[in-house]
Amino acid sequence: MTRTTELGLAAGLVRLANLVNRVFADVAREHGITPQQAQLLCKLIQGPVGMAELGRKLDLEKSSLTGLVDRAERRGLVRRVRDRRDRRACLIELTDDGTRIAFETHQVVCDELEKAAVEVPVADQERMTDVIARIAPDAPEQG
Amino acid sequence: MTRTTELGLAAGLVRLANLVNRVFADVAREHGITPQQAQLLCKLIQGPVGMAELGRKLDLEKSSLTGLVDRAERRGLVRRVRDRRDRRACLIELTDDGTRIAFETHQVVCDELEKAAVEVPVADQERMTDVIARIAPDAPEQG
DNA sequence: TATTGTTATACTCTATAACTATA
DNA sequence: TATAGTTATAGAGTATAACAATA
Repeated sequence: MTRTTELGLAAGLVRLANLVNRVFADVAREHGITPQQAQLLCKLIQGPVGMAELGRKLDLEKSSLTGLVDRAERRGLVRRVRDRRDRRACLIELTDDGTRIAFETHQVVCDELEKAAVEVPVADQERMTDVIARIAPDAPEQG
Repeated sequence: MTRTTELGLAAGLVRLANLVNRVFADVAREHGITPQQAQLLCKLIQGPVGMAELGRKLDLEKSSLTGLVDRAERRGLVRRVRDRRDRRACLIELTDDGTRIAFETHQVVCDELEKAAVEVPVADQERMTDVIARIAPDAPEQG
């Protein structure tokens, strides 16, 4: 009996979030970037994204994102390219260096999290994944 | 079929963490404090804690914690008290204001998270909580 | 010597408000 | 008018290194 009944669902979710945050911070640090930069890179893996949509994905004010992208650009992780269909807008895309770090970060984060769950039966893992899909809505993509 | 099979466990955990982070940020903002201050207050609900242990609980360098506590103290949320058994150490404890905000924050965060899971059958919630208890180790208490 | 905590310093992150340019 | 993004500013968060005091 490992007194699991004393942990509520909400408390468990908070604990889980702390674990994920810690893993993200550790992995980012190993790559010499900040957790926020790691989050940014991961959002760009599927292709260039405009500032507005990126702000929604990362839940950041546009000016906060400007700074985050500025610093990431200065480090050679991303670059701004013009959006041909809207001359106000720009698209943020990964550089080669950014792409490499993005994939490695994503991979290691997933590895670490799955390692943490290695003792959980696969059936339970799948059930949990299904439940998560219902609890946590997909990140806002198109606003 | 809501294409749940395309979501891996790790990706789900990250998504879940984002949800929790967002809830924490929203609730903190409603109380006029930062997410980090909210986290700090929640760690003090069970009683005064020394800086070293608090640093382990929050996964922060001691100097970072000094600043966090400084600002929380300036806002009247916590106070430093001397540790009678160790003259190097101090204990951080909640003020009345801090206690009120800590409980409200904790309550609202739990409410919001449980609301997000309201459509999940209770049996699945309990199963998930058990799985979480195995995945996410308890926060380091005694270091 | 090790531990507890602070200070000094340098960045990074974030929001609000005001702004420019384009739609 | 509305939207995309930047700039200016201020405050908060964080780490590293060096330090003081106590164990």
